[in-house]
Amino acid sequence: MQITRQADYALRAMLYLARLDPTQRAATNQIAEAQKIPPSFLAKIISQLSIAGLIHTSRGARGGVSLSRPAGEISVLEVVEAIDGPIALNECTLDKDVCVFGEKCPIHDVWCESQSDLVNRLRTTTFASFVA
Amino acid sequence: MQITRQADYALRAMLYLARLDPTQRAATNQIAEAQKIPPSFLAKIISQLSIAGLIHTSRGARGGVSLSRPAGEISVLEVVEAIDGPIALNECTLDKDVCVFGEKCPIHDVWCESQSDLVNRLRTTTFASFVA
DNA sequence: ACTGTTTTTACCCATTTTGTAAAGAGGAAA
DNA sequence: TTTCCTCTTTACAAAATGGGTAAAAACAGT
Repeated sequence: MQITRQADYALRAMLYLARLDPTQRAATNQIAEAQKIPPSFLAKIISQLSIAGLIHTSRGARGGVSLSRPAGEISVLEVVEAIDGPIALNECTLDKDVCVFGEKCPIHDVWCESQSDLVNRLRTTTFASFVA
Repeated sequence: MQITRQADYALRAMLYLARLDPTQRAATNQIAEAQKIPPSFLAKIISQLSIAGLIHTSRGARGGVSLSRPAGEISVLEVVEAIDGPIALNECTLDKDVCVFGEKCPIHDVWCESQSDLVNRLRTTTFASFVA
């Protein structure tokens, strides 16, 4: 029922970057130390965030990582889903066909509505609100 | 990020019982067949629900399982937590001490509020609403 | 006693999660 | 061009979780 540690690490890394001057880059190891994340573990997470298009990376001396968009245009949802995949509170909320009872299941709706609320909140929460 | 299959099975079993005449008992195997749950797996779940005080069980011939309270007094939350333990969207929502940043983490609040909403919804949803 | 039921126990196996370590690839600067 | 410095990729592994099976044991009614 929890997001993974990886997703939490990703959020913390993004938070670190959001608080930086937008023109600045940070090395992965620098983030790892500041946020107490296992460096080698964070490296893989950074890679995923890069693939998802949430950050820009540049290699070599003076290289590093930075947000690919303004903090106000990056939501918590995007980061979590980039790492953990789509948010689902129950199996049936992603794929209705899985449920034996199809449309007739009254419990289904509870999960759908709860999930919808959760997702909406995460989607409307951007990293801009964390900087201030 | 999902409830476990076990919790889902527990909900379906409770739903089955809620739809029964309150004086009636159902055998575990009967529930298992109706709700397409592996019988031996359901047995363990039923046992947990009994320990949690959500159902009454009686052994022996003509024995079976029934709700220990009116359906209107049993919430979805109770059932889920009886099986999966306390609902937590992130590690830090249960135990603040886990977080390296303590109170200063802005992301913490997002999870706490989301979780609070979710828990409230599940707490106020009872099985009575499923019977009708 | 017998039968039907819950209860408990002991496994098993696949997947996911959380990491570690090291080799590789690619820029920047000297 | 050489040498750092950084991300990237790959391989591995230990531990936890999830989902399930099977069978013996305990118990209650007929």
